[in-house]
Amino acid sequence: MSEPSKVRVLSIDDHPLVREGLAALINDQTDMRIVGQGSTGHEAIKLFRELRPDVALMDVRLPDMSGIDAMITILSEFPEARVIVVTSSEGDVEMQRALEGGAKGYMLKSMPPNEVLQAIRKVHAGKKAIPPEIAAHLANHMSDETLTDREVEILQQVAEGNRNRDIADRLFISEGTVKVHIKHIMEKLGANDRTQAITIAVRRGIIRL
Amino acid sequence: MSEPSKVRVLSIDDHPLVREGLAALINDQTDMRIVGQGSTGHEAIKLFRELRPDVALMDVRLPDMSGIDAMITILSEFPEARVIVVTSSEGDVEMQRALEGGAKGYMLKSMPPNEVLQAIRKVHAGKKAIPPEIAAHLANHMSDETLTDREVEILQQVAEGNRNRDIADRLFISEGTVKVHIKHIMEKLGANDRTQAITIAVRRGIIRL
DNA sequence: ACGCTTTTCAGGGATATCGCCGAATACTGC
DNA sequence: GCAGTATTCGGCGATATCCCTGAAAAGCGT
Repeated sequence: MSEPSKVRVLSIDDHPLVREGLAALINDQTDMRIVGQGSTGHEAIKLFRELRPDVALMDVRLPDMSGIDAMITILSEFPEARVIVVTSSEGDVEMQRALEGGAKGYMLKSMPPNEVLQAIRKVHAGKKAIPPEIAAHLANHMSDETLTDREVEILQQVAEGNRNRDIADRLFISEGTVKVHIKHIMEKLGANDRTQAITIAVRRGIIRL
Repeated sequence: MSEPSKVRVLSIDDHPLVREGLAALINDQTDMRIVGQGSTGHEAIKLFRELRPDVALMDVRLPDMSGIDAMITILSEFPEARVIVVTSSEGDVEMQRALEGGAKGYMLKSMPPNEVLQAIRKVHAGKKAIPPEIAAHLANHMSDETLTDREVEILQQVAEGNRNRDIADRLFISEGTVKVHIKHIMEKLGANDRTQAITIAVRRGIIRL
């Protein structure tokens, strides 16, 4: 026990190359090491239970579920878990959900390696690691203009090219109601028409194509 | 010279973690090694001239230009260059452009490491490395339904939420012309309306939001 | 020079969307 | 209970879009 115990890191990402990169980077450090890797949300939960890592790096996009949902599940079981959410460069909504869901850090895959390592060290030390540009983005763009579940549902239908009449039929509501929802959606997003609503929603990460 | 010369690989990707992963993976092999890394298209071209690698791994999304355009520039100077285009999971158009542009291989970041290595070896041996699912996708979905430059331009305007009238003004054409273009676009993409046209175009990688 | 594609333009009818009005039900939080 | 929000519904007028027809100029390859 004379050796200083290293920070035990769990890495979840569906891209093997990213996992390799993270593993190589982290295992090169004297103060941390990778104790487990996975590529799905269910693996993440299973591995967390088994390994109880000090820090978990969680990709947002996983084959079976959102990494954020996996994180929330883990946090409900281990409220002390320190999770850093990793993303390629998605929209604002992901950040908000991640932070509201209890992420201790938010990290971009385009960040230089030393910043990645610093983020891990900060989070392990009990601090939060949010890149300043992300924090600023959140403060500005995100207020209370979040869409309701129903509105997102409608928006998704719109993106699929359905007419209001068709959307009404599919969701078992009247066409008038669909109109009202779309009106609200456009107001909240600041869109001129339904087409721009889709564009803005995709950019913000509200819907995925 | 008794030692077998290793395959010299150049890796271009704007995500340091992916580069790290690739580097770690490749340098672990006995028959290949990383001779250079870069994160932009211009770096790619510069490094290729200097290093003349046996195989170049080129990410499609780079900060300054498309990796495919960087590849085309390189090929115009070194027609024998063997370039493998690497992507996260983009649309069909990227593949088509990559292969038409002279890529010797196409690779997904989600592929397992051994397949990545196999692809590099195949391409170095002068063969092509196209994942079967990609090849199948190309054969089906892609025939001659490519949009013209003008049509893509119009489509981009549509995505921004501009009305036909506004698009006409911006591009200095009549509204009737805009209509015709949009009609053609929807025909080619098989879309019911302009909104779905956006959705399909983004999925296929024709436009980017 | 001929054919093909692209791009340009126009008019009109059917349909869809946008914007605005008002209104009822239901659930959440205080 | 009561305020606030979400969801539901209807109608109507102005405008936009979709779809059709027909046409013509410019560029490209053969």
